[in-house]
Amino acid sequence: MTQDNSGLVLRGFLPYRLHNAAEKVSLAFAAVYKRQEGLSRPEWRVLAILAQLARATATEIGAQANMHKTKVSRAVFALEERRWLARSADDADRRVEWLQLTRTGRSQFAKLSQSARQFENELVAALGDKATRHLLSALTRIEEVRLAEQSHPHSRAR
Amino acid sequence: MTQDNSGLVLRGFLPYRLHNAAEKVSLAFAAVYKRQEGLSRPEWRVLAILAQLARATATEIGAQANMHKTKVSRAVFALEERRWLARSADDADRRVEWLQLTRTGRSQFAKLSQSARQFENELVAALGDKATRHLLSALTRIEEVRLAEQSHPHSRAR
DNA sequence: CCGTAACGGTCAAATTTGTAACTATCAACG
DNA sequence: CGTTGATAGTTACAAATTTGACCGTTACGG
Repeated sequence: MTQDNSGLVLRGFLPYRLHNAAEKVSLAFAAVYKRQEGLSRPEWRVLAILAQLARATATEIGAQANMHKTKVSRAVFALEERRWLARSADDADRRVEWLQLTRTGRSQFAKLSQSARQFENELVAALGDKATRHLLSALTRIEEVRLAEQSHPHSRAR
Repeated sequence: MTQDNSGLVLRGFLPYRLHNAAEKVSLAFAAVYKRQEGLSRPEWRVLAILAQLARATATEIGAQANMHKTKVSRAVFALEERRWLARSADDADRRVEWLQLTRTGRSQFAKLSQSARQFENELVAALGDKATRHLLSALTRIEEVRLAEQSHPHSRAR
């Protein structure tokens, strides 16, 4: 019944280490698109998601990126000002606005994609092929896992 | 010179996937200590770091946790109010304040450690032993890696 | 149809966070 | 010693984020 070893050792705590690693990588990459185009994180996210989907609503983007809807709203506004994306109305449902990248937006994303790939390549090179494969398969597992009591702050819990 | 495949495929982009996975895990775990003790993220971080070190200055904590010094300052204040930590002066240098957990703080951390370990066990169980080992070794690699042009927003760059 | 509930989106207030200035202390050097 | 520059930490103000209410629609059961 000793209490001695009941203190968690943080250095080995998986969520802690995962968080630190992700933050390190995210910050380094954020520096890339910030320096290159002055994009904020939410703006980059919306841009990237929208580039995948070609056409989406703000709600869809929020769901994919796990971003609060007001954050999406603002990022969309910012990208619209740059003329990187445009809105259009839905014929059937007048509540929804379809978003899609403009020609400019697509070409800017393509340009950033170059840097992104370069960044990723450097990372992969540093990790090594084997570690990278293992990491990717572990990430896939995590994506699939159903964690207890998620209680998401961003998206309404249904 | 076709522009077609120059668009990054986000689903396979390592920094993106790493970030998503870490956020998913972090959020789920944050729900645990928030529900159990009403701790905020920075508070949990300071508590956990301090539990590792037994005694530390605010600056040290900030460096370890990669937290801005004002964030640390506030979290320390909050934990002090709970009587989970106490300050004491340094004899030699009167600028520094040593922080350490009180008896209460230690026992609260021990209690939270239980939940933390349980959470981690569930995660590891879901991932499987092999994937977990691989993940840990990949994380070690990332921790060691030197990423180009870090440009940290939190800590002064030396 | 009509009333109620739900949805997409925006806006404003409240909370959280970062920036920069400030206090107090110390260290180095002439 | 006195001046200059650095360090530890807090605080005031500004920027970003979240929360909650809101408007205009649409869906649907009575």
